[in-house]
Amino acid sequence: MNQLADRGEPTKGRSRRLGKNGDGAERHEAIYRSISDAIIEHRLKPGARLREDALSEVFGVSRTGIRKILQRLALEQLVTLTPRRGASVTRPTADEAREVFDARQMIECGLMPEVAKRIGAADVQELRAMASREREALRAGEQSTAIKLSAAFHERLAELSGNATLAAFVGRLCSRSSLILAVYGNPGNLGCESHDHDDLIRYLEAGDGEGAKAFMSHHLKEIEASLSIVEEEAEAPDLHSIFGG
Amino acid sequence: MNQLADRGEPTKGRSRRLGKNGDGAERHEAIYRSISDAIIEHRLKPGARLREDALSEVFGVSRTGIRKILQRLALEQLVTLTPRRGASVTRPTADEAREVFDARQMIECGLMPEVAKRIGAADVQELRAMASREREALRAGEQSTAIKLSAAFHERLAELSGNATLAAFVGRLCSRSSLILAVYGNPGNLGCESHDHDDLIRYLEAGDGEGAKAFMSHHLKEIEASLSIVEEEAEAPDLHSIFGG
DNA sequence: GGCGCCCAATGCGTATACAATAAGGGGATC
DNA sequence: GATCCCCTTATTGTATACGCATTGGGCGCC
Repeated sequence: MNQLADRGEPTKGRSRRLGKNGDGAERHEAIYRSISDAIIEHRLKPGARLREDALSEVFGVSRTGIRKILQRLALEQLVTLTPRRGASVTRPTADEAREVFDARQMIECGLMPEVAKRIGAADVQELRAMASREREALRAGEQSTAIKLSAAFHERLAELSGNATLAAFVGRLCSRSSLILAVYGNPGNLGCESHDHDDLIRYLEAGDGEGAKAFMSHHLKEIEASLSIVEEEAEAPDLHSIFGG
Repeated sequence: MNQLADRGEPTKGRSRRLGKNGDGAERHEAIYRSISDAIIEHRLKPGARLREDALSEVFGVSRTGIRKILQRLALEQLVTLTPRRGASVTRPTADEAREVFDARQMIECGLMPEVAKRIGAADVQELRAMASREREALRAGEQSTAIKLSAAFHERLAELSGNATLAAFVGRLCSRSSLILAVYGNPGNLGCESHDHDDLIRYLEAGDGEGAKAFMSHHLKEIEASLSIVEEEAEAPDLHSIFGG
């Protein structure tokens, strides 16, 4: 039946010739990144609903593929999947925010000595370039880009430790941090000061693992301190706790 | 269609007549646990293939649901999804094994001081019970059960820190550790000595966070030392590296 | 006039059908 | 007799169709 539709008209004018398996995986990966980036860059704000139909139409794949991607995002806690209500961008709670920063404190700081040991000249160059691009984005007022670059910087740093497992954890924590910034951040204050990352690189370049560790700890504490982490309780006022029900 | 198969065999209570959405989620969760447990208990060994058809028949749900579960397991790195070859139980590499233990070293040890601070009498009781069951299983020669209980102990311990995010990480690391034991473990040596966990509980009960941390570090090092972490290279002899091609 | 119930529509959950690919076996040829 | 190629088969990837729950609005009743 759809052999007919196959040649003439993709019906929805949706892209072309999909159904091809070969590039299906890449396509899905690209879609995943699109959505993930949009969330991290705050172009999709916490609470935003992500309807499967709409996404499938936008990206030109069927709901099946979208669902797969949405599930992956849900497992990374970037989107929340409520049983019959569909997907929406996760709105982190205050508790989660604290947990994420405690976790970053432990893992990222713990990784610094190893990074300081392993870092090479090429790595230093790369990190400097990333920090530079980040500073540029900040100066240009492109908050979205700056946020993404900052997360990428922290993630790349973790990768330099040589432990891919922990680096993956850090990556997830950074993504979630971006979400947390969107909810609890104050406008104009991005968390990561632009010079901080450069200072950090200097410690690492000098092989000063303990210095880098201490600096990272301070850096993360500053980011966390710049937030206003208070429960907003906008949509689900807990009547039980209010009236002692 | 599948009503036919319906009468024959309740198998696990009521299997079919799904399509009911309400309990679908629970059912999927149960299936997920079944497979996950089977892997952790080494009833499914690394490298074992997990065909979608077979699983869908066994559990009485369609391939759609199985795929979802398989993807979740893949994201947790318990199964490996190769593009056109389907799913199989992950066979961790030696590098991954080292990474996992390094990660556990960092996170689990780092959590001990907080756990020692927060632990209560009821928690101590619960942990002792778990350790006791574990010892029993070991004595009865039920390796599968002992492995699962040991992982559960470490995971519960992490939960007591109050940081659910890090606890989830630890849970994933423990699951992967179980896989690592299956590949690199020596028979008869289970890794976790039976008395170790009891000793650890004593440190925590006494509020000695640093002591618990040091003990945990030693404990993990012993487990890692009991393994024979060498690449096996069974199925893909790298001819290039052998012949210098 | 307000409150509660019912109906319709939207959108997710599941199953099934179809297409494509990779692997393995058999046959033919050199 | 061995090797290479093609064909068959088994298994995944994707799309679509159908069913059900939930939600929002309209209507009737109190």
